[in-house]
Parts: sequence; structure tokens; C-alpha cells
Amino acid sequence: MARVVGRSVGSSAPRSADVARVAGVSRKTVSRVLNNEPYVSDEVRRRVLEAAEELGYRLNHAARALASGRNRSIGVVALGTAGYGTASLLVGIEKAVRDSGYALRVVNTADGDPEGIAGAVMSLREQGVDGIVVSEPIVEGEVSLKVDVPVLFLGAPPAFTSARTLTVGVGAYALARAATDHLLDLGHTTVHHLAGPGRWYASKDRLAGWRSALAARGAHEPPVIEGDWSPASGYAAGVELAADSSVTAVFAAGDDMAIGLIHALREAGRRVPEDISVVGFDGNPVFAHVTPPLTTVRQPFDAAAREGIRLLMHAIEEPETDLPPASEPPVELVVRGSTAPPPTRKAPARGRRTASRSRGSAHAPPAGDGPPTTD
Amino acid sequence: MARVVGRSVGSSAPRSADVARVAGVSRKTVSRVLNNEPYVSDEVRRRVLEAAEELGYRLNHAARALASGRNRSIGVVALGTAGYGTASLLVGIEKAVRDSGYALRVVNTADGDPEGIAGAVMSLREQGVDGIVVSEPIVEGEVSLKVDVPVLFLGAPPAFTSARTLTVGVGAYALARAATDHLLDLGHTTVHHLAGPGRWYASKDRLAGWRSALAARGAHEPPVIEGDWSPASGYAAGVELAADSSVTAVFAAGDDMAIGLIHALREAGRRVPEDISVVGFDGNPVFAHVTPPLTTVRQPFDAAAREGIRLLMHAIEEPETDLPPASEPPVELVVRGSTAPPPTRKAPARGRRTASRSRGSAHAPPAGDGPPTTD
DNA sequence: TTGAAAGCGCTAACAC
DNA sequence: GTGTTAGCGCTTTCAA
Repeated sequence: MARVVGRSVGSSAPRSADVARVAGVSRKTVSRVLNNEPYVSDEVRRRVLEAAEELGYRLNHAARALASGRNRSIGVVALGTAGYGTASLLVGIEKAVRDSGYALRVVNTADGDPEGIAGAVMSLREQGVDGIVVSEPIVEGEVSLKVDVPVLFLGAPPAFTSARTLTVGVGAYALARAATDHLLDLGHTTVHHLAGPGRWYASKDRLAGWRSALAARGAHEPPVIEGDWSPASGYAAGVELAADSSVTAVFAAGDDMAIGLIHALREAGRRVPEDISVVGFDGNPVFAHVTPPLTTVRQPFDAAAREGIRLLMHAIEEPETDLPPASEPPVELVVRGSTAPPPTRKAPARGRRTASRSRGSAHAPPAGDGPPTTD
Repeated sequence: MARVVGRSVGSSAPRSADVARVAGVSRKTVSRVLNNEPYVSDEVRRRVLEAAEELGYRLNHAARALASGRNRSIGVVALGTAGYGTASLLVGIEKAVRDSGYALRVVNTADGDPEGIAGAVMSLREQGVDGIVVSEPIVEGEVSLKVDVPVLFLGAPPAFTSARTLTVGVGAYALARAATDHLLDLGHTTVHHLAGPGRWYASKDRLAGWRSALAARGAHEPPVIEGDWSPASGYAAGVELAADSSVTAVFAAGDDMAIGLIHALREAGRRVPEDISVVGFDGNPVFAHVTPPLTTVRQPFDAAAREGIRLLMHAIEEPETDLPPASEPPVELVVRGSTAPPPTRKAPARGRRTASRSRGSAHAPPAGDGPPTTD
């Protein structure tokens, strides 16, 4: 390996000027090659790449950002929790962003309150991100904020205005509806609902799906119990529900809550699924191994993240163009052992047409539209 | 609210020069105030802050980074998985970094192989981070890399050299030992081990802790079974272990694997904990609600992250000074329902010649020694 | 198809 | 205590 460059000893990292010198071209040409711009002869391109390689040249992102105004990085506002859902979404976002050649900056908000979100967004903007992803924030309260870059709301409706506002749902409404329909199909006369915190949009969406499934069958709508996503809150709800002998089916808005719920139910002497059926929400694979294995609906984290980032990238790089339409992820119901036909009653007709894939129901309003929420 | 600034209409974001003009000072003084440098009169400081506030001024990080060479951001190389452990560590890191006033950049590696880690680290360096956190990488293979910023290895030994290499453990060795001791204390003559992938340092550390606990009591060391952290791999191990009637206690290197393991055990007719005791590793709270509730050891994710970032910040901001010593996090054993004394028996009426390809060594080699892998 | 000059917004070093 | 003068390393005009 011939040492072509004069001195590279005491000096620090090579700059584009060094590459230019070694390749025998101008700095601008180096820049062209590095940015894959047209109008560079193959010969020159090759020489530049070779020189960069030889020098171990690494482009300085800060300088590029300063000069161009574009940072090639996107920021994500996430919840500071290690839950399966949140973590899965973050992993999916990271991968999609990296595949796009962008860098990822993360800011968590302890609890997704408006101030927290606003602060996180401002901090991200200050860091110079080209786009922002707000993942599963709360919906309550107004975030008064105006951001000058595109913002993607993943699994939630827009909470503030931005240069370009995008929304990609995770199909929570349809998933909740499928979960409830599954229970109804089994022959349960109605389904109780253990919801997430009322302030979360994710809660409202699931609640709405459950409600619509009930309404479609003319089933009675029992009062909603509210948890906080934690297994402990599921347990507390279970204690409450176990005392009500009319309960035969429960749809919990989260797997962890469902597990806590089942725990309390069984402790109170109610068998699952013989006496009471339980469906969770998320799709954490570990719950295939508990007793009873948890029936649940799988959230399309990866697909939603990929789709969302695709839209965001488009909005960043081609602000003028109209965005290609978002494809709705499929509904995936995972039937395991925590659901069964209701007790006493004779087994229902075998017409078990589980709402799998396909939007499954008469009308499923897309996320962002406010289906009748109570709260 | 008096509009002091001349025109702010069509123009874009205000710069430090605008603030300087409004406050009637020089740009450098604005810079001083914004960086909390000394030698600025309170009066001037107040005026500058006021002007900045009024203009809605936001400092441009890219420009600062370019000018100063410091980026006020740290990068983390994580595993692209949504597991409880990984996610908890990341959340802890994010919080600690944010509290230090730094920004966080994240790059995941699909599987922590040397190339993946090297690529992630280079990408982070290119992005101009001031420090890097490598969280739970694999240990096998050499990462040939020289980084010019401090690197913190969290829960793993240094995998490559850097300007300043820091290491903070999560006490895995002590935790594994505590888990095994708990089983031994219960009266089990020995404890089997379901390990993580051999390439992971986390696996080796836990393995070593288990091994040392056994050795300290002179207990026989059964062959190690290797999983991949997934509940499915735990299940597979359980099928295998259930066939061996001499097994009365198992220490699994992860909660999820423990759950899969218990599943298989019970399916094979072995009761937990009556016939076989199982201890997990991590501390995911949801497993307090399964049947049986999982006994486990809790990893001090937050404490480790906080301590690690503290060290890293110190290395970044005061490279000369010696680092304050790291405090070891406490060992936390969470005893729940999956462990009990061994089954009622007066004498261990069993010839242990089931799977006798154990090495049966009486000493505990430190991590780094490769355990007999099965795969 | 390539190059020369002029900054991007900030901080560093040195004056005053 | 405060201001002045130069850049940081890259991309952008615009010209050749």
C-alpha cells in the first residue's frame, strides 16, 4: 500500500481538501462525489473515492449541516418506558431511519404531557433534525407549538401543527375490534374492557374499536375500567371484575395488563378461559408460554414504523410532491389459550369466522378520526 | 410586549447576531451568556437572555459543533431488540444523558457482531458524538477499531481501544451467584444453567457467577444448555431438561427464557416449583403475575446507566482528571413463587449418569472461558 | 463537466 | 468585563 499522501502523521482527521489534493481535483468535486451528484465523470469519481478510502476520510456532518441547512437526521420523541410496545416501535423506527441513511436522535418524555412533548420537540429542533417522529403521545391538552419541519405522528392524531403533518396508525381501532369480535364470536353476550389511561390516544382508539364491535352486535356496553398499562393495574382491575359474576369476557388494552388481570381472576377462583376469557393487546411472544397462553392481537410495529418513515422521508426530500398513500397494515389476531366459549351456555354455533386480516368490519374509521370517545 | 427588533417578518430563524443587536452587545458576549461562561456582568447577562427570549432565539448546534469541536451529544450502540433488558438500559441511558444536557444518538446493530459494532461506532463518530456507549455487545471476535473519543462499555468488557475506555458492569456475576446461591440455600444439591448465547459477554458473566456459586459449595456442575434469550429457546431447553429426572433446580440467564422453560417443564408433567425450581434473570415486573410467579434477580439498569454516563461525562469534560471510582450496584434477589426446596426425598436415590459429558470442574474460571456450547 | 469564491452561525484567541 | 478578528469543514452560487 503506497503512501501517497505527504504527511499524515501528527495531523488530525483528513478533510475534504486533503481528499481533493490527493485526487487532484477541487473540493467542490469531492463534495459532488460524496453526495452522489450528477455531472462527474466516472474517472474522476473513482479517483476521489480511492483517495477518500486511502486517507480514511470521514465527512464532517456538522459542517455539512451548517453549510447546507440539511442535517440528515431525524428526531424521535418517545415515552421513557421499557414496555414491549414502546420499545418495539422505537426499534422499528431506528431501523427504518438508518435504512434511509439518516441519523436518529432520541428524546424521551417521562409522561407524555403537553409540556414534556413540547420541550422534547423544541430540543430536537434545536439539534437541527430534518424531521420529527412523535410516537404514541397522549392526546389530552393542547401542545401549542409550531414546528418548521415535517412531523410524523405514529399511532396518534396530530397534537400540534408543523410544516407538514403526517399520520400513520398502527390499526389499533381495527385490532381492538377484531379482539372483541373474537370474543363475541365465541358466544359471549358482551365483553368488558380494561382500557389504558384515558389521556392516551392509544387508549381511546382501542376503546372505540371495542365499542364499535359491541354496537355492531347490539351487545350491552359494560362500564369501562381504566388501567395504566402496568400489570399491577391489570391485577387491580381483575380483583374488581372477579367480584362481578356476570363477567365472562374481557378485552385488555395491553398484554401486561391482561396478565395481571388473569392473575387476579384466578386468585379469586375464576378460571381462565373456562369461566372468563381474556384477550390482550400487543403481541409480546413471551405470553405464548404462560398459563394460560394469552390470546392477543399483534401490533404491526415494524410495518407502521417503516411506512411512517417512508412518508416522512418523502416529505423531507420532496416537499412539493403529494405523498403516496399509506397502506393499512393487516390485522393479526393471535388465538391462544386464554379465550373459550362462555361457561354454562351451550357452545355457540361453529360459525367461527374470526376477523383475521382484512379490515374485518363494516366501517373502520382510520386513525385520526375521532370515533365516539367517552372518557 | 414591545417589538424592539426592526424586522422579523420574512426572515428566518434569528441568529446570535440578532440577539446581540437587540441586547446591544457583541456576538461573543451572547455566546458567553449562552454557555454560562464567567466574566459577564449580571446586568448584561439579563439583557441578553431577555433579548433571546423575545426573539425566540435557538442556538444552532451544528454551527457550535463546527466552531468548537465539541458536539454535546453522545452516541449509543444498542441491540435492535425490544427485550425488557435492552430497552430498560436504553431508557436509563437516555435519561442520564439528557440530564447531563447532552443529546443522544442511537444506532442499533441487528446482531452484535464485530462488523456491525464497528460500523455503528464509525457512523457515530462521523456524526460527531463526543462519547460513545456500547451497551451489551458480544464479546467474540476482535473489533479492530480505534476511536478518538471516550467509550463506555456498559455491562461488558472493552471490545476495542479508544481515547479513554470506561467499563461499568451491571453486577451480572454477583447476581448470577445470588440466584444460584438462593437455589442451593433451598437445599438443592446442584443447579442447572440455561445460558444465553455463548458469544454474548452477558452470557459468560452469568455463567461464571453460576459456576462459582456451585464451586463454592462443592456442588456438581451439570452441563450447560444454551439458549438465545427467546422464550422459545427456553421452551426447547425445558423439553430437554424435563427428560432428566435428576434436575431439581434451574437458573435461566433471562426471564423470558425462564418462562419458556417453565412452560415446557409443566407441559411435561413436572411441577414448578414442587418438582423443579426455576430462577430467572432481569426483573421484568410482569412475571410477578404469571403462574408460578417468577423468582428472579433484578438488574440495576438505571443505576448502571447513571453511573456509566457520569463516568463518561467526566472523561469528556475533564480528560485530565482521574475518574471517581464506580460504586457497585446492590444485588437484588426477588423471591417469588417459582422456587422451593427440592422435592420430598430423604436420600437422593438417583445415579446421576444422565448426561455425563459435563466437565465437572471444581473451580470457577473467570468469564472469557468458553463454556461447552450446545446450540 | 469542473472550479473559485463566498459564506453557513458559531466559538477561539487575543486584544482592549 | 467586553469586543475584534479569524476561522471550523462543508456546500453553495456562479463562472468557466
